[in-house]
Amino acid sequence: MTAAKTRARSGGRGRPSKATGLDLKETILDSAEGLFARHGFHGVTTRQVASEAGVDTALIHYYFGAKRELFDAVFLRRADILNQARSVSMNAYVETFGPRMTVEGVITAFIDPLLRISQEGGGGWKSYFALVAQVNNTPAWGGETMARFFDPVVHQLVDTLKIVRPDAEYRDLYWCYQFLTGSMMLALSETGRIDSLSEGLCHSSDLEAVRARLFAYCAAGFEAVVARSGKA
Amino acid sequence: MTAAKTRARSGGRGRPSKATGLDLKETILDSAEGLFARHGFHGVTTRQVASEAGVDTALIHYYFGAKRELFDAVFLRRADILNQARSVSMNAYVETFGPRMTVEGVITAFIDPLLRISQEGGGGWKSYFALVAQVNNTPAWGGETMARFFDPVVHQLVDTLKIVRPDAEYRDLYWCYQFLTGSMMLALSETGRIDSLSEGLCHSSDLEAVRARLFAYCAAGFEAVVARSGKA
DNA sequence: GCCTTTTTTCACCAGGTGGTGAAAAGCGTA
DNA sequence: TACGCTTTTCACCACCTGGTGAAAAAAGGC
Repeated sequence: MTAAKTRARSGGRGRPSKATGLDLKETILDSAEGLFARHGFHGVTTRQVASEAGVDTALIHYYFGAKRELFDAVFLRRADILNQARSVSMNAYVETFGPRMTVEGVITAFIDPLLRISQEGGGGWKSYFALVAQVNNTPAWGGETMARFFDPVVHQLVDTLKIVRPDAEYRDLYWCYQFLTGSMMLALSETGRIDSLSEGLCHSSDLEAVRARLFAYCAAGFEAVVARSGKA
Repeated sequence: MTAAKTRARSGGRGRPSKATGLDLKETILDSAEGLFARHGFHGVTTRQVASEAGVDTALIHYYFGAKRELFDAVFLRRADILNQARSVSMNAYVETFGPRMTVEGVITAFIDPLLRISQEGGGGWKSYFALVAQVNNTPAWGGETMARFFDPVVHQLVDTLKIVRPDAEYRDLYWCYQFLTGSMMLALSETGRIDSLSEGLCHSSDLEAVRARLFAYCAAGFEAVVARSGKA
């Protein structure tokens, strides 16, 4: 705990490039990220993380404290980048299209940053998305964790959708988001199930195929729910 | 807790009718199911299962062997019932409506049995669905497990949809199923996230609200994907 | 009653768990 | 060089893990 507090050390100095200090911290986070994504929080031991990072077990506690704090550090590292990318994307869409916004446009602005990052951001991001998908489906502490990190940008999505369809009820918007996030996270986590299910016809790593379908799918579903609610 | 209470009732001081043999086996499965659903495979110890079932640890190994075999037994117990219910539902729909089938009708026949079972089938089913949702999002061995237990009925869905929309490409059908199952499992697992996200406006336990929206949502999404593919 | 089989308990193991404290190794600065 | 600070290693702990073998208790057939 005292060790964890020292993480806010003077970080401005220019250092020679050796695998030490902050570099090692990132290495630990990378290993933890991959392992947590594959096996879940309880399926990974600090010793496994240390071993894969090429580091002593005690060093993990020195940098991060308890195991759960390490997990949170993994989760937090990319959450900010993610939230900012989505927020920027949605704001840009709103400013560019103004009154000509569409439901599919808003949803695209919300989802596409994640697809782009997963495709271009390096291998760590794929692990990260698999991790988030798992947390998203964990009843015990998943909901709370997701809320803590991702609620604001979701509210931004819902509010923007409300602008596009002012007659839509918030209840419907929230349920549609629930459906959307289930599809989106499963697609991003690339579990490989669609590969065997489709007998090689589809590949879960083919995010271009996801892009070509998911936006239209969610948008049409959203419109249908709103229309049905307005009619009933 | 519940299990221990039941056992105390049937095994009271003077009563010869005690929960034994197969009853006890079911009790263990119930406890394991709830715990696995909440904390995942690695988040549960055999001792926790034994404790909640009011049973000695060794008895679990006596009945089920290794921990993983216990998990598979939990998974298998309800899978058959589930698959049969869905298969019957879809066959009935096909026979009743014949050429007048709709996409929304097929999807309803596929999903609604799960909603009904979750609503009417007792508390164990909710745990079970949470468990399946978690496995569905587990990269390491989730895809394989899901395929082993649930692939046939999914192929039945896809084939039936192909009858309704003969021009649809299988690629699209499989991707739409992927989206559908992500939404469906998240809704069925009742993580409670929508409750806090919507600030009390929605409740994840409100499966009637899911029923009123999910079928239309998925059907419209499906139609949009098929239409777009046919146009391009 | 007795004897056999199944079910349940108990004691226990070998190895692994998260975590700690102190010593050691770097390393910039004087 | 020596000093002070951070980073890394090492030995270690108390407890828990999945799992086992044998004894004890029921259950059942005769």
